[in-house]
Amino acid sequence: MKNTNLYTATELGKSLGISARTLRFYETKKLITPIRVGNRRIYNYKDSARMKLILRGKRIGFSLDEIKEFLDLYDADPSQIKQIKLLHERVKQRIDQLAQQKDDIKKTLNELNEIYQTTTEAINNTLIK
Amino acid sequence: MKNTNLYTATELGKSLGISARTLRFYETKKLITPIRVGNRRIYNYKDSARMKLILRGKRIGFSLDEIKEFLDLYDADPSQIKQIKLLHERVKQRIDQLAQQKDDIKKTLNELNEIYQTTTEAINNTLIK
DNA sequence: CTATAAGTTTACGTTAACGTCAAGTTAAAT
DNA sequence: ATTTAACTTGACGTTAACGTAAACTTATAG
Repeated sequence: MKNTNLYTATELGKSLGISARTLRFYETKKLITPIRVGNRRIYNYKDSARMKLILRGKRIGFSLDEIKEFLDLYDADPSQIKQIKLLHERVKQRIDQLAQQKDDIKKTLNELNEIYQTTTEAINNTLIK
Repeated sequence: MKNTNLYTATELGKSLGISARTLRFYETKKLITPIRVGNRRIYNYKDSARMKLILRGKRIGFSLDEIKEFLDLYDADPSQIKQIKLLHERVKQRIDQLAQQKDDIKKTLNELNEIYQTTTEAINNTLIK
């Protein structure tokens, strides 16, 4: 370990809970661009921070393409105004989506609970007989 | 219209809000087996009822494979005991899954709302300047 | 100095539920 | 008897996010 701030793909992957393959995949998608030493990838602190942002994006349900959009703006626009506005808008959309999903789940749970009760009764009846 | 209880694939599809392709697909998956007149598919009342069951299964989030499992037991077991028990179990699992999902969504919404607020403030600040 | 662990590229595989042609057959309408 | 509308069977295409295997190259430990 020459420098704790530098990681190989496997190392960074481990520290983030993802595979090295995922890191390479994100590279082909141009989400991250680690430097090379020879042909080996070396990730630094910034790469790690960027990956954490990416994973946060995934956690809250954005696709890699959407995440790339945010990052591209972030990279291109130092003032970050455009980036923030896009993020703002997409976050709003996602909130609405999830509210809808939540509602769908609620309805589905009602339907499922009904079925569950029906089957519970049916099973009890066969036991009594 | 010789008989209102008999449908062609397109007709049944329309009445169910799905495509004829979907009906054919379900047939290859052995979920339904309409009779043939010549080589044309003809769906009767029972097929229609079965399709409604299938669509209900989909609505509450079961895969076609799971639905097939239910239907196969239903077809094989006139007493329906096994079928009901399997359904009972799977419905329970699905309920747990959805409860988990609901929780995930709640957490995600919290995170999103935080981001939303941050971006809202950032945008307001740039406007004031 | 060499065995081996680790990293690299390339490319096909996976999963679910259909969509979308293409090419041929048949039924119904004129 | 045609034209045309509907239906049929293949069979490949789609989408997302990687997994996995093969065939090499390079570092590093001993």
